Amino acid sequence: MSDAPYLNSLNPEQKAAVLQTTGPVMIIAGAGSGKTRVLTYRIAHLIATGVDAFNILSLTFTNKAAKEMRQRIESVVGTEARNIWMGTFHSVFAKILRIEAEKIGYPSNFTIYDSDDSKSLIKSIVKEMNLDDKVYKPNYILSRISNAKNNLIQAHVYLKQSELVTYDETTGRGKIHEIYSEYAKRCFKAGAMDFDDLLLNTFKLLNNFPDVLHKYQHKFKYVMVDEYQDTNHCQYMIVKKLASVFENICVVGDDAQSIYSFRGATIKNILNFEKDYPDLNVFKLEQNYRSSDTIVSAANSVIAKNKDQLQKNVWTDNQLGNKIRVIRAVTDNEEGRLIAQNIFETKMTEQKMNSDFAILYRTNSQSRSLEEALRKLNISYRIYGGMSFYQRKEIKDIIAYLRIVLNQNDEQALKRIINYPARGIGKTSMDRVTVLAAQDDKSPWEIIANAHLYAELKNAIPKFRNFVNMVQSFIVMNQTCNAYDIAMHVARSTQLLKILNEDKTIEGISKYENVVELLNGIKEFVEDDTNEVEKTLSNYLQDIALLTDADKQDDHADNVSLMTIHQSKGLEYKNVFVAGLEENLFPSQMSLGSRSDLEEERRLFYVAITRAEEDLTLSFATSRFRFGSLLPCEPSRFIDEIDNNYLQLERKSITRPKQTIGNISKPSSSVPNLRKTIAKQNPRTANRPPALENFEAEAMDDIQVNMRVEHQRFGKGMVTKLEGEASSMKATIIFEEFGEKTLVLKFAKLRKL
DNA sequence: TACTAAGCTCTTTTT
DNA sequence: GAGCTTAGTA
Repeated sequence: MSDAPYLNSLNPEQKAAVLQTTGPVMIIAGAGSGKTRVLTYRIAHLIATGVDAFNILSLTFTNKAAKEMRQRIESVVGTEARNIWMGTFHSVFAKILRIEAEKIGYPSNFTIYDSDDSKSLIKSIVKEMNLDDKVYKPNYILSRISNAKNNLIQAHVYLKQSELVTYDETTGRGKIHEIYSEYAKRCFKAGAMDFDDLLLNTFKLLNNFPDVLHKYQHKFKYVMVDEYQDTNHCQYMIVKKLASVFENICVVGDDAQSIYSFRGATIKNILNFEKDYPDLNVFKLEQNYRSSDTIVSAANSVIAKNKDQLQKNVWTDNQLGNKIRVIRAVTDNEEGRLIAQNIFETKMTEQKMNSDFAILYRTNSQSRSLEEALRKLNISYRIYGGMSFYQRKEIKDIIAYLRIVLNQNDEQALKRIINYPARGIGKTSMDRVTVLAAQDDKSPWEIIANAHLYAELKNAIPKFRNFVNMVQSFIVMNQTCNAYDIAMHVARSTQLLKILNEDKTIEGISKYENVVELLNGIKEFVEDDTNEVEKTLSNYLQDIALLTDADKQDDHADNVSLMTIHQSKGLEYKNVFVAGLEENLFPSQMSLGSRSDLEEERRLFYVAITRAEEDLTLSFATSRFRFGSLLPCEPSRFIDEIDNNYLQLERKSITRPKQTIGNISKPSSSVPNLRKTIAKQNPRTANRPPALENFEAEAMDDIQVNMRVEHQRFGKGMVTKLEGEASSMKATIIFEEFGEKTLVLKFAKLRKL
């Protein structure tokens, strides 16, 4: 009997993994070993051999990955593939929760809070509890809460976990459990779930409602999880529950690429999988089809430094290829320039497309200098991540209105728009509303909708009434309109469009364009007839709540890709640049505390270099403009960890240079407003150096200065003595006399010119 | 209450 | 650099 044609393209290990369709299966898939292929064909094979697509659940890492996989499966087995439940944990569980919401006391159109919403809620709770927001920082609190949720610890349980509470007390944050309780209560009252709630509530649902569990256990006869090394405890428990009847569970992952512990992922899930399923079938995919031998070997030499890992041997048949290049630059801007130049030249000499190149970095903020350099050489690029479209203020404002139309109890959306555009409802009134809401155990909306019942609010009654009436008119309209009509109506009748359109500053124009783009997006959603989804506002908001930048449609333009290493997971490019290989940046200074954190950074580095197929370039700068000042940098230890045989540059040339560059500070916020500042001197700042005369930044653009700091002091004094040669920073340098022969140097960024 | 400039603080990664 | 708070003015 001959195999189905799709099986012929697989190697023996891959094929074995595809054919083992029943029972517990773990596929350890090294970098570039054709994991997606296996997963795709495995599902296709299930369907081809008679399994109903409705019975398959496939959890992937991004929605985009799910979409692509679905298309590939469709090309093998046809439209049946559309019925597979496939998506990220968050999106699949959100779908389940919408169906079952009432069981756990939520409305089915619950709002999904993004992390901005969560942080801002935490912030107001901290304030209401009169706690010090320097101690109770929203980011920190949120990560504590998130961690707890990911470990299935609900607020009332947190309180009883002495370890947690004691830990909080020793760090001086003994009230965290109270904040957690209040946060959970407020989310619930707002009909809102944060990202972690999508997981936690799914667990609760399955755990507390046997009928629901039974339903989904029997629906999902086959469960598949991709990137299993990046699942957290909660996800693990859910998957385990769902698969416990049929035990047809297949997880795919690579412990060497586990890079999400900061959001609760635990490598234990993959290391201990065998214990959960004694009759487990393990398949190892070790042949790398992606990268040159040099890159594979270099990657192996790096990852070998980690202790926590499963035994495997990634190898390749591919050619030896070029050595790994190391670029050393003086500043981040020079680094960008060298990389851009390199891309430019390689494109010429090797006939490559922009899309053959990717520049990867550790933090989103690194993209700026790279972008500028690419722009100068007219190389088109695309940035993934960073400030995403949906996080922009103008977009969030519109979305907040739309959220309120569906769910008036949505506290965060309400606070955002109640006085935007200004309708005379100020801080004082809203503070009172918050207090009343807490007293009466109501949502803020319920208070303002009944403002006449509260004497404290009498001055604001007419204003509240107007607002409530407006929202109610939207609600009525929404019952008969599609998403686009209501969104357009909201944007117009709130004057938001008009206000933005009247703002003719560069930022204003771009904001207006963004809102128009959003409205067009909604229009597209409404006009899209490739699916049967009803074109309601509710469905639209559900659609976008869990979209990420990685999910965005490829625009098929020929672009160089810029993204963080985290985002690059699963992708591959012919030429990869890893920028910013500096100690404290990569590895991040926050992960130097423990061995396991440092090992995760090393895995991250491993992920970065294994994205490359042909050429890999590592770069670092000896000084970098960060947080408004120029900071000295040392090359990353990871460069040293690569076996010297694979590096093009000799080790001695990357040894640490004597640092002569120190912090160079500019007076904060003086630069963008420089011209305005000159006009009037504020008495409070009169004892500071006078503002600078008008200057021509553009004219000085090409100045190259290297500098040496001899003495400096910051803060109010701002006395800095610098001298020397120039660096290639795109900065304007202005000399100014102040007091006794003190030289003050200021940098101005040229972005706005 | 609304607006502005000045000044301070925090800088990781993402669903 | 960005986002936020504060202080001062309108």
